[in-house]
Amino acid sequence: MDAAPPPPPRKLPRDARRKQLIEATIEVVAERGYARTTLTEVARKAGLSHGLVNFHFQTKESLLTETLAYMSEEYRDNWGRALEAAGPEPEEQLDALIRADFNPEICTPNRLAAWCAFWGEASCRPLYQEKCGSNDEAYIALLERLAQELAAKTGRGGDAALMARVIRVVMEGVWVDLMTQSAAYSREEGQRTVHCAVSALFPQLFGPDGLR
Amino acid sequence: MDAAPPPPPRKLPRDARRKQLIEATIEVVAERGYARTTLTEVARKAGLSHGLVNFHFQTKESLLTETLAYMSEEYRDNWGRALEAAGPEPEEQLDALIRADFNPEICTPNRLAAWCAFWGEASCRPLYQEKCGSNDEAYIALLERLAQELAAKTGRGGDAALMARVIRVVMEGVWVDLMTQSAAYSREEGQRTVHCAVSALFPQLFGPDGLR
Amino acid sequence: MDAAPPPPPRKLPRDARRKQLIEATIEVVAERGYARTTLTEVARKAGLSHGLVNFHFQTKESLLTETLAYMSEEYRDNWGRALEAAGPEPEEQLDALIRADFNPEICTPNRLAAWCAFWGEASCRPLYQEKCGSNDEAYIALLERLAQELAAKTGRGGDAALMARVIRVVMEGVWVDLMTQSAAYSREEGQRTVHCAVSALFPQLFGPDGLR
Amino acid sequence: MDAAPPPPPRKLPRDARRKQLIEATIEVVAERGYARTTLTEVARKAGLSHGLVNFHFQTKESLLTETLAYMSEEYRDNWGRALEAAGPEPEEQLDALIRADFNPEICTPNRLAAWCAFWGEASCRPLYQEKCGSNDEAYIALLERLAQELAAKTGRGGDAALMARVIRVVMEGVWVDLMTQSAAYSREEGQRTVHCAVSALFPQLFGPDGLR
DNA sequence: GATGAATGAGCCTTCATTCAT
DNA sequence: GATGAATGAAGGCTCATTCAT
Repeated sequence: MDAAPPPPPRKLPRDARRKQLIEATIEVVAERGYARTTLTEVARKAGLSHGLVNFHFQTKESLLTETLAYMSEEYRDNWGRALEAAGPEPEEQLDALIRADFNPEICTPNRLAAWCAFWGEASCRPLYQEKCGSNDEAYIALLERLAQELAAKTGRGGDAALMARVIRVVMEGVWVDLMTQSAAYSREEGQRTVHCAVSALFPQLFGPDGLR
Repeated sequence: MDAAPPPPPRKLPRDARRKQLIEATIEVVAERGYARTTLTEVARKAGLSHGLVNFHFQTKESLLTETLAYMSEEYRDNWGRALEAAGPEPEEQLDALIRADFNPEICTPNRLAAWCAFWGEASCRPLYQEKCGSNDEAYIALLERLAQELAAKTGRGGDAALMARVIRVVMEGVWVDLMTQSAAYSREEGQRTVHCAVSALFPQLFGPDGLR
Repeated sequence: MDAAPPPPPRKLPRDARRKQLIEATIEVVAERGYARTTLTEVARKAGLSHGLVNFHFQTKESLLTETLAYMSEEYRDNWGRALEAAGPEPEEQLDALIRADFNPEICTPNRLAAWCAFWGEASCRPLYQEKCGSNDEAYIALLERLAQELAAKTGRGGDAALMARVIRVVMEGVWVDLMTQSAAYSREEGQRTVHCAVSALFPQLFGPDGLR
Repeated sequence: MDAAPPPPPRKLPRDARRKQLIEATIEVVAERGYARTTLTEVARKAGLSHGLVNFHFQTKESLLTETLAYMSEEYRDNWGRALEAAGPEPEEQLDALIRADFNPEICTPNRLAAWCAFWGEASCRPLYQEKCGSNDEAYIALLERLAQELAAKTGRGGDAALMARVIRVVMEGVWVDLMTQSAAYSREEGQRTVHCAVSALFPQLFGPDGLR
């Protein structure tokens, strides 16, 4: 018996379709909000048929869950890569994290709006914990380590956990501002705002434009 | 035999019922999220009939709109009163604002969750602007004025608008942390976090426990 | 025991209220159609409170029933009076009926629209029969008698019932045309249309402007 | 054991389902009247689910609109075909129109009742104009042309527009009579009634049984 | 794999009716 | 008599999910 020629790869189109649908979901959630996101609209945005969404993701909840996980991974990959590329000093690493946070590929209006939508929706929170909790914890732990090292290095006292938290919520808050149409300031000014906070905490190492 | 306690009055003046329904709405939005908030649930929470909600608020959207406006007014009144009670110095006023933000009557889990829910829902944002925009602007303008005065007073340079923004987003971010079950830290630690940021910005005037 | 002084008449205000509500009902039905007629709207139109409608008419159906009966009586009274005032000859009586039908007090846009609304609504038809059937039958019988006499008088053959029906449906049809905004012609032209039909049936007695 | 008859196909092409639902709508409107027509009842009558109605027609109003348009087209097609099949003389054409109007397929109790229901409902009138206005105008223009030609041919004076209107309202009025259960006379007698009117207008060309 | 018709649960809204004041 | 708040049933509409083709 002749060996049949290898069938065309099945897994690739499958994953491509899933990614296509997830990207469409991000757009729809960003545009219409969580409450008004429907599978029909997602399918329309992706240019696919309604039934296909349920074929690839069995339920709506599953689609949203996987979208959230996708964004969380993407976010973690982003700061992970930035960290690897950065120098060994804590101030270099913190600077890399901040710049990564404002990476134009991640810090997109749609991405930001989608984050906020998932975040505001109470029913997503347990889900969020499950899917993204570990990523978040890793990020927080990293920030705390860096804050600790920076505090030690600059001889400055204070609670490193609090400082780490200040840095984190400033970054988050600027994100949210950027997403709100009204608070209209640029991504650059957002970054300067984070630098303002960091330079207040570690004035020897950071200035208004970042790493000294 | 004890007489049963008098049942709640069947008829209530218009404003009392409206307030009752708004409070129920805040609870439901906090518990179930925006997307899963239904009029039936609001009515059930208030112990009233479904139809009454539409009698007092003509539509669901109107109910949510008025709930948002109610919370916005409540918030503004809170910091407005705190400001009036504070001393004339800018550091006293900033300190009063921070303490007001953590007022246990306002900084309630339900209130925080409801804020986040309204905030995350894209369709609420134009509404939010309309109802709360001016209150928010007043708050931001106030913070900027205080930052300016504090910077001048401490001889510290830097952009006052950025410092004001840092203070604001730290307060907002801590609020959001407090609402998330996971990030579990206390309101006191939240307040310390804000003090950490403020003392970094104006170390002569603020310490880790607030006003020096 | 002293006889109490006669109480202020109770029945008069009662009937006045009922008439007021019925007139409001006619207006609302005419303006919004049968399907969209609500008690709230009737009350509003009458300038009275919602609850009062149900006080005077126990149910909505009762209000509509009585409105229909009121209009039917009014209509019958109108042609009845016209008939009494007319001369003894059948052509005089038919002429009087036609003119009565276009009496500006009866042939009002609101009245016409309300008639059509009641009429088109299937659920009103049994009711209509019960309340107005006898009035209608009397009218039909009268027209048939007149047609018979006119046919005899002019020596013209033909079925008097058919002729009576032609006259009736022409009057009804013109009414309906007058109510439809589109078919816009004047009440005078409507009357000429009826005269056109009658003069075709009885040319010796009627001309294009009515009785010769 | 006999095989059960094949169940109706679960899936039907779009147009077939739409027509099926429109026919069900006509029946329900005829039976229950406009005000009491519900989508649930329409679905039940068609043997389909409630949601399907909204799938094919987005709103209730759209369903009713399309039903009206369907009936209007059907009516126009009916007299249009009759006219094409008729001879060239105006009396032949008018006779064909009259007979077409009493075509048993069109002059159905359900169809008549549905016409009346749509017609009586004020809110349908703008809709009616939009959907059927041009058909109606074409019909009126045709009747006026025929009346003109017939008047010229018979040397009879008089306003052709009035005569055309008499003919039209007699046909309409007989229709309405036929729909009312009470006025119970047969379709044949209805047709004779129209002939009575036409023969009065044009006695040389029409007799009590139609075209001489 | 892919499509889109079909289903049915659940929600918002309207509104006739009741009833305390 | 009069008012208007309160109730609850019923209808239109949306949408996740299923399924025949």
